[in-house]
Amino acid sequence: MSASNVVTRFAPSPTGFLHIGGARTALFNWLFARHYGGKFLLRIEDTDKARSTQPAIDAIIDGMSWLGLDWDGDTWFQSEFAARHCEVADALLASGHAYRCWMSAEELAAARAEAQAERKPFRIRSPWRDRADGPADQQSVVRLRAPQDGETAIDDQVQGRVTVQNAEIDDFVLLRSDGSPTYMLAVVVDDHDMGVTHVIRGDDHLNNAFRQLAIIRAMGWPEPVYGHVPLIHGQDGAKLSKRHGALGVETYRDELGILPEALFNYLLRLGWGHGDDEHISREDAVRWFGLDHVGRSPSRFDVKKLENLNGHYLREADPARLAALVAPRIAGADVSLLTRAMPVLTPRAKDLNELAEGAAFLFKARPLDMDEKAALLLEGDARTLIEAVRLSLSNLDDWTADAAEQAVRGVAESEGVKLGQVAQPLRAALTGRATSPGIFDVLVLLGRDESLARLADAVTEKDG
RNA sequence: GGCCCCUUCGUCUAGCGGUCAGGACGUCGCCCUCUCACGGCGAAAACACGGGUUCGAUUCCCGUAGGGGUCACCA
Repeated sequence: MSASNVVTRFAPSPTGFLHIGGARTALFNWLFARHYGGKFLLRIEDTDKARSTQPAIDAIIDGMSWLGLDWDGDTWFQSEFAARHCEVADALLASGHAYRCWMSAEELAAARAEAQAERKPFRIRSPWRDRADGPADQQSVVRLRAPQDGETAIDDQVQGRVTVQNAEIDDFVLLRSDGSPTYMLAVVVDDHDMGVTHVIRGDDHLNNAFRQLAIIRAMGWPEPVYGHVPLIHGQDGAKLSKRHGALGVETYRDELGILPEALFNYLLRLGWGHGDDEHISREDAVRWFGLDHVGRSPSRFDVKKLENLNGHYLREADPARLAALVAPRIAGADVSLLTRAMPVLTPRAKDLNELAEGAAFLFKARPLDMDEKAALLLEGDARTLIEAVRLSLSNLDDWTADAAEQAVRGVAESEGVKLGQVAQPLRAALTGRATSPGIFDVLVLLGRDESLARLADAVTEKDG
């Protein structure tokens, strides 16, 4: 294919949020276009006015921006082209590729019921296909006069060659009785008018491709290349539901604390592979992506792997950026202190929430409240050790991790105990918890005054 | 039910006639170690089944089973 004129598009209907499946479809279209140096367009399919909402449109645009999926030109809105869709329907009518049908809903329902009763597949057979003498004054729909003989094959870039008997395709509706265009017509017209060369979408549209192709051929338009990507399923193999991942991408961002590069990488590797590569940068993704390596079977959504990937990117991320993202999740957080703490915080977190949890001790007010395990660590002769450490630390000239380590180790030695026996109570006194970053790092982050004060708190609490 | 598609460790995948079937997540063990992580090392773990084709099938073909998608005046 000639590289420069590739045009792909993402065409979501704004009836819900940008869920994980839609995000991946957008991603694949974006990657394909960028890989070939072509264009990636965004079209909002808002023809169903009753179900389309502005918040949904915002969520889609917001989600794509967050993932870094930039599209070329303005955003297209399908509803703006209804007149154009009708125009094409008229052309089809004029050329004999479409016809008016006066079948009523009741007639259709009866035919359907009959087919059901005979356990035969239902195909619409409109009596008006071969008649032109309908009651012109009554409402009618416009149907495509679809080919009835032979077969149609699509060389799908993902699914391979798929063949369907034309008899399977019935005379579907182009224009409803109120004159509005159906999705089937609108997609074809818009894709053509937008110059879309490659239609990459979920394989739930594979069957539609044959219907759409019938319109395209009737109009004599160039046929796009198709690539139908398998859907994403939940952990149990069933269709993705709210329970396991069919959430809006903003939920991953806001509630689960996922980084965009992590979701990008995860979605990319879901259904696509490049040798043994797991951590793939955006640049490499663009460089390597192609439809030929997209798998043909549905893949299951695995939160664990997403979390693992997120942890990886958390450790790679710029501390200041993370601090800014985490600060709103902690009461009284200080961004500059958070930034300094990041290097020792990120190895212990898989998402922004865990990062916030791990950083919380930095901003707690004295006297610290101890959690259960921390309280346990302060029992016995722990307070004696803490006091020894406090004294030793208070004599320190420079407040560095190395100096602190020397002091603490010195206490452990003179008290004849292992470092752990000192470090654990120290941790409890300093953080109120039984787990935290390395204790010397904690000392440095907290600073001399705060550290000594917290230690003093822990010691005096014994008496009180 | 008709039509279409799919099937490699639990999961995501590599493989494109001859491999000890590779990697990653997860799981388990060990190491590191002041806790928890990170990191390192190692282990268990897969070609759905049955026929062909072939000197040789995970790989090609046909069935079976299982899974998925789709059958609107919704998109």
